[in-house]
Amino acid sequence: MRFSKMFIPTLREAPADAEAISHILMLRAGYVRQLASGLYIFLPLGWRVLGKINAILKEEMEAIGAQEISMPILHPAEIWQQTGRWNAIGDEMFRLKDRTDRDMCLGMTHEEIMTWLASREIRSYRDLPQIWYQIQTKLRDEARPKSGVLRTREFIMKDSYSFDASEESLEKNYRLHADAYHRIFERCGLKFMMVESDPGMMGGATSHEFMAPSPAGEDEVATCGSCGYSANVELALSSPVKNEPVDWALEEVHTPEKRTVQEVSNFLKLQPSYFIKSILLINNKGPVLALVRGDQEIHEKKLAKIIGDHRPARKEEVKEILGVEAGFIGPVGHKIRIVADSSLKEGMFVSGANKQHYHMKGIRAEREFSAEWADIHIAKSGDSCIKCGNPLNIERVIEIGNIFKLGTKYSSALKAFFLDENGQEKLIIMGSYGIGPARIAAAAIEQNNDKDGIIWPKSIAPFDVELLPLNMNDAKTVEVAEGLYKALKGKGVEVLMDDREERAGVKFKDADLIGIPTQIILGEKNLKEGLLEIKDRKTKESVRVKIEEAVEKLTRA
RNA sequence: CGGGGCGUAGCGCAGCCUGGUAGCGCACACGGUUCGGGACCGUGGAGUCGAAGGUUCAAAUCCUUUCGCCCCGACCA
Repeated sequence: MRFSKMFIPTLREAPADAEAISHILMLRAGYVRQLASGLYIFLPLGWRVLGKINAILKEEMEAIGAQEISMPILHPAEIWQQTGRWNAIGDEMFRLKDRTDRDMCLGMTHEEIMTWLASREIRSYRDLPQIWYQIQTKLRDEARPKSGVLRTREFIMKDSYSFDASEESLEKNYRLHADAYHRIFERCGLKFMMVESDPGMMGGATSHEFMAPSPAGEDEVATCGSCGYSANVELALSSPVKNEPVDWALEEVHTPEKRTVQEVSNFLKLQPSYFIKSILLINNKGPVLALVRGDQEIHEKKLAKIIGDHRPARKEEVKEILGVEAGFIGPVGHKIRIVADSSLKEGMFVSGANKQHYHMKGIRAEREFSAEWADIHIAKSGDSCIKCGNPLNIERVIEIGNIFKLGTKYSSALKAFFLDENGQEKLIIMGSYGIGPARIAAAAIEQNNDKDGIIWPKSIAPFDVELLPLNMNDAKTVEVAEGLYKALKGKGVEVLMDDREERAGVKFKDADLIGIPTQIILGEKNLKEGLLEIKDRKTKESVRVKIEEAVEKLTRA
């Protein structure tokens, strides 16, 4: 491709509303443009990158026997009503009516439609297993689109769905996908990890996410360097570092106007980890007192699994229910339901005395109070791994893929049955598996860039090499450039030739910005000696080679 | 949805507080010089100052409403 013929609108300055590195670089290097919040146009270079990624996705999906199909993105409401998600999902679903006033929606995912197809077409165990996949647009009215193409309202997703006759068979498809995903992300040149995740609204029991470490990510994962435990912080378990044992007599201590853990901790000169943080919550059955250690935060999702939907109690409610203002509440002497973090089981603690301006010191679990025990705190860096005890590390990550065992949630709702060997009607067992190509691209940039621009992994770069004839007014330069361009293309190398009448500096700057992994630099002086330069975008190292040897050298690597 | 910020030329910004002819840099067009890391000189084109309403002799500037975009949080198949 000739640079002069390709639309590559590079920017010297970044638009002010871009913050994430990948966003800034995609805009500056002319890969994307924003249409509106969460809506992006992929320009020629950007679209080529997505094409590269999609080609890898297709190869690896076909390799595990998945078959590509294409589903509509406009869906009738009925099917979503049958699975209950029409109501379960709120504003995130784009809804509309057709001209006959029929409710419709834009597909945010395709479990419903895939299952609908399976329910009509799959009759026998002989038809199973199946894996169907597509690379298709999804629409979600995101509450907050952000970070360029990392979180958008319209995006392309590779989504596949497995249909099996048994749990064992599902397990096999799940493994096949996990393995394929590993190969895909490896081929795309990403640093990534597979972690346990919360299936959430998807239903089903098991799910994993594929995460690319990057400060631009929205999720956090806890990983253990020694045993390999890794999980999304949404469900990661951990045990905090234990306190030095103490032996206090049970006593009330005067703590005037000291309400927060930090205030009391400073006042009594005791680490926050010696405190019990008590928070009064209200669920549909009434008040619940939740307890975590003073240095921990309550994990709302973990807690919700135990006590259901809840909200914090209002100030008046705290007084009414516990008889004391919020700063001095503690677990001792109440009859209400108490859920406590397991880390409070051992040791002695300080907590509110349920008496204005007093705290109680020397509290021991199952002596001064009893509770339902569970892990309800947010895992943090330095906590101990629950499997091996070594310290956990918490990292920010970009979610680039996920895999779910769905079970029969969708097949039962949509009556997707098959007849087994014994003529028995059974529900199809399903799995669903997603990958976001644009997120792969953004994660690749987040993980591979320098002050000059993008450094693409070879596998997903828009071109293999960029040819830089520095002076287009020099006959020799043009002749060699054209020759190389043809020769390389003839060998199947994808080459972008910067044939613009631009100064050398501009070409260098744009080449670095765009980030094609290899640059071939044609300068007059070198050409006179029969040489050219091959330069590596990542290392900035260049070697001078004979013109005749260039093609061979480039195609060998 | 809650909190914060910003809308002035394609991009980055100044001007707004204290109302009085809309500016700078880059980009763009033309001419000339230059030509291996975003050149220089000269000339030129380009703006409903996000929108609507109000105050005023006069509004980019003050007031009200509204729309859009970004960031933090909530939410997130």
